[in-house]
Amino acid sequence: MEKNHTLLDDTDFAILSCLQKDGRMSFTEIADQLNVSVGTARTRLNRLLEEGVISIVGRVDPEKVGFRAYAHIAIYIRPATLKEPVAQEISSKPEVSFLASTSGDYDLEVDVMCQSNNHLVEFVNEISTIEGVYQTKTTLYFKVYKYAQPDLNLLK
Amino acid sequence: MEKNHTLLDDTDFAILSCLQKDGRMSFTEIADQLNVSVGTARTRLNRLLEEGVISIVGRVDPEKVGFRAYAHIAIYIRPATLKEPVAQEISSKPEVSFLASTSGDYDLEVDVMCQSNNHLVEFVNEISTIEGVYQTKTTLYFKVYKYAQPDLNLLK
DNA sequence: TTGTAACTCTGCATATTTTGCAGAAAAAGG
DNA sequence: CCTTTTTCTGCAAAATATGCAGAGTTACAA
Repeated sequence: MEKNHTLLDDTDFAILSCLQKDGRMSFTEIADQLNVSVGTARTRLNRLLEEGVISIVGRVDPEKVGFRAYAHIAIYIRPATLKEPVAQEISSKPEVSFLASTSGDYDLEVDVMCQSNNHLVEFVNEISTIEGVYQTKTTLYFKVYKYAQPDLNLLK
Repeated sequence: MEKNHTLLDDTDFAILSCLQKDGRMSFTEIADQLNVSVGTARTRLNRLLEEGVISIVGRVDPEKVGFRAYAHIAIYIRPATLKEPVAQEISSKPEVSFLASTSGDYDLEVDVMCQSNNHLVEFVNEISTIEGVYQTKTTLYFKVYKYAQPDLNLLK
């Protein structure tokens, strides 16, 4: 029998919500807030983690940790058939924090964190040598106003 | 005497690195991996959290949780003096997961998560009515290849 | 060099949390 | 109505976190 892997109930959402606020919140505290037993909180959370609905990660502040060049690179691919291999190649680079294909003018959009402008220039050069990369356009992020989790209340 | 809030040593980096892999790793396990006492691991990590060098958050998978429209909106502001108030206004919206000003053609770049294309259209309309928002350009993220933390080894 | 003040680290006892498990309750399916 | 499966609960044992006091370290000035 197939198990349902997609439907989340109110308890699940409440757990996710707790963890968005504090990823280290204990099972005990989650259980208290939701008025369920510790075992329930644990089972639910472990399932959510296992299914990849949520992942709990330490997110460093790029500035404070020493990344002085946070930038966005838009990439044109020609011929278009090379998109997948190029995406794989770029995905493997440690500087890359985000990579997606879009509906826009460019084929791939990348966010990168580099130590310095020099490092960023080197990285863009590196990208440019990948077969299929036809053109790139780099934009620096000057000031980050918000970096948050989506509000789950929007889904109710 | 001012306290140093910026310099991180190897132990700090090692702790950050552990937490990038698993945000719920216990003090005990971190201490074991670094060959320091539990107290040290705890003191260090608490300081890093307090100073905002790292924050531990549950990151939900937008798809799995019900956000079917993940998009990017580039925004032109006229007159330019309205940039700050517009940024504040946009920042307060729950759909917004990322907001930054850039060196590029547009003044602000926003990432948003919406339940549906309808919801996204409504959101863009909402943004367009803000005073100072002159033009917007929306791009859908089709496929996300990578969503990761920056590799701290780059800083060594 | 020596002394002092400010941190940081360690280890231990206590409090809290997690884990594993077995049985109760609830839901699903004949 | 009775199985079967799943989920929940509570308990005891194991693991972990916390508070604290004392031992090192470091920085700095006399």
